[in-house]
Amino acid sequence: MEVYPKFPKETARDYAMRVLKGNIISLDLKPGTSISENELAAELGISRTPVREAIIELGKAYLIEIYPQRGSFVSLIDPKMVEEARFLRRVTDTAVIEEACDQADDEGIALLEDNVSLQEFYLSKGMTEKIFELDNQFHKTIYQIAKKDIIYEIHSTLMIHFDRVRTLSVETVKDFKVVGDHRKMLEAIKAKDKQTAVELVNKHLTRYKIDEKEIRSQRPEYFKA
Amino acid sequence: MEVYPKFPKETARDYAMRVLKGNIISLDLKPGTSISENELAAELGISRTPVREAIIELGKAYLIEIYPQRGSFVSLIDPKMVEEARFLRRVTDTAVIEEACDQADDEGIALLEDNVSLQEFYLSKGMTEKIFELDNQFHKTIYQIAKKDIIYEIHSTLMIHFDRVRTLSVETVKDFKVVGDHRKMLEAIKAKDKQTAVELVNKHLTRYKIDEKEIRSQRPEYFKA
DNA sequence: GATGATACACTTGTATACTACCATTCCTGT
DNA sequence: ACAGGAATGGTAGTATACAAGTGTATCATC
Repeated sequence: MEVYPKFPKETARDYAMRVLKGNIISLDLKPGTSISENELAAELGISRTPVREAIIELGKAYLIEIYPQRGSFVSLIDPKMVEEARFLRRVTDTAVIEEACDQADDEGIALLEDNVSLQEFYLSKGMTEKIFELDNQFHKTIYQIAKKDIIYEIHSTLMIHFDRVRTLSVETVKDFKVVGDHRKMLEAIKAKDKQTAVELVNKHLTRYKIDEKEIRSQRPEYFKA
Repeated sequence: MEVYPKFPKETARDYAMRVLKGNIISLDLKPGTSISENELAAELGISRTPVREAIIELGKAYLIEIYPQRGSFVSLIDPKMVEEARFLRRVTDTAVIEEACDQADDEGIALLEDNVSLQEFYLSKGMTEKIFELDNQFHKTIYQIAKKDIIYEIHSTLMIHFDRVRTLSVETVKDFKVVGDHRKMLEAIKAKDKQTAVELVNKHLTRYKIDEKEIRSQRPEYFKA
């Protein structure tokens, strides 16, 4: 597991949360790995209490399975969880992008424009590892434009189920398509073209479904059933 | 605040969570009330740790506002939160009921049938206070039929923002309409009539919007802005 | 050797002690 | 009378200690 440095004024709980989330998404903490509260506390140089609070929160999102008096484990990739996350994301993303078409102002569009331009830049330079974070930020900005930022936040932890599958998908070809999708979405929002925007979101999210089967055959030990 | 008895094998954390949620929904804990970790721990006969864990979880859902080193308070009813909750519920409920139309089997329909029959019974007897819980159970069952029970669970805490407004709405006339809506939804699911089902969900949820203005004028001290 | 009991090391759940910080109050000096 | 500051009480954040339970490994017994 990779231990990031702790920010000065960051609470120990937020710190533990940040490290755990990051390592679960990056798969440095592989599905099935055991997580010891004591051990993690020692590694991070904090006490059990904040570590425990972080683990509980991730347990609520089914990212860590907590068995009392036995141990806690990074959850295996559960197709049902991935499917629910994908379903939820498709449903809310489409509804939110419609709202964004109505409510987008110059400031919001400028934020999206900057983001997509950066994605295109990194893509042209072959620095595809930078795109993951920009991808998330792009969608977050759309939620903010639609004044639905709480919903984004509530869903973000659940979407880690989805993000793990994304991390495993190594096809760089896809980055090209993803960035292209984002550009088209931005243009649809500019034009307030709801119908096109919704179609783009749906197409965008189906890209990942195909990969899942490939990944599953390559890494069956990461999957639940 | 009303202190329920603790179940035998229930963990202290789950117990604290149950009591807090219940009292926030019922408004026995009024918006703006201060919550002391020490005081609550003493009232429930448990220690600060599990109480604290429950408060943190409700803080994540913006139902309790935590100001470090100052205190924690039951959040005021925030129209933005209520709106986001309503939006999320409308969007997911419509998508889920479509799935339910596809996937409903005899067993699921029987569960819904029993539930609605009970609602109609309590309504005819004027026992409208029983309908609140059945209402929630009805929608939960639809999510289960659509195999989206995790989504229901993830959203349930956020929906308390919505539930508080429901608790304040005293118009019993509405119960009549709500139960009627449920009956019609059930029939639509039986007939696999997605379009009608979606229309019903949308109409169903707009009922609450009207009340909010009335309640706000009657209880301005409960509202945020 | 196979089997069962028991001690042990480990886990999470809970309780308690301590720390840093904030807001108020009340006392002191001007 | 008023302003400033120290003392005080209370809060959430963190650390540590203890309790209750689980799985394993060891050892005695058959």
